[in-house]
Amino acid sequence: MEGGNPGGGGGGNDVELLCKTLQVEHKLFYFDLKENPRGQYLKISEKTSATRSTIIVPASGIVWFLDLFNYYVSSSDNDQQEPLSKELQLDTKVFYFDVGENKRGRFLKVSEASVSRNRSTIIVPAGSAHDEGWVAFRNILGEINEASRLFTVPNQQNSEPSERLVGLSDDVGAGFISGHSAQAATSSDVNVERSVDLSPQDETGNSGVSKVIRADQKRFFFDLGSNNRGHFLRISEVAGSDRSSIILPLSGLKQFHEMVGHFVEITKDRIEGMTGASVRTVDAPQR
DNA sequence: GCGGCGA
Repeated sequence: MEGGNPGGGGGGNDVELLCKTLQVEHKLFYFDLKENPRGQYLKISEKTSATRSTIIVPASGIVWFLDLFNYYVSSSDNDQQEPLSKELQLDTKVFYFDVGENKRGRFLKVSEASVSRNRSTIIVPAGSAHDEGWVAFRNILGEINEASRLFTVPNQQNSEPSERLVGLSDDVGAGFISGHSAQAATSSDVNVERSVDLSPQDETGNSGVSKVIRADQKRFFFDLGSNNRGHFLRISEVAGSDRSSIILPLSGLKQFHEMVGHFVEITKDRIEGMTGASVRTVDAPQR
């Protein structure tokens, strides 16, 4: 669990992908990016000495939260008109965003209404100057949004294997494990198109061992590396002089393995009898 | 060292 209680196995088998905390005035906000078989979600808790309240944001909504916080930050720069209240519907939940003000200052109230649970609310102080509370909150949402994409298995939609930029469509969330197996992997191509900035320029201590596999016309390199943020496995698809990579923190490697195993399992009728790709060990590539 | 929310 978050908040300095590492020993307690504390409820739920959901995997914690990322935890962050933010202090605004005397409140402490906990951000927990978690995952279970239904997908990723972000748990945001507000804790004061006396109370704690929590909202649960589906992973597909993180980017909308980011947008909304950007809206409230910038809307108070040009204080011509009052910032509007907003609603955000995600799955079966509705989130309400309202700005309020009292003698303590301005605040943003975010409340979650769902059919099953009681309404729960967190209140984010704007902070004293330049809405720095909202800005800090926004920045963390941005980091978590990036991390969430990093942890997301690349979507196996069967569109052109060309330059498909992953934009704001984050519908890869719940249900992709059980649901779409019928149309998944109708091609033996693997599309690797996401390059995540983990600043691999800083990487040190390349293990010196790289592996490469060949599938159809493509080559995929597997390189262990590390930088100031930890160890990772870089998987690169190399074609000509182009290389695109995904950077997989080692914390995600086991899940990655299980996920690949899952897709091997559900496609084994198709891949049975295919000759396996050859695997070689090569020298570590020069960056 | 706070306080908003809603009961």
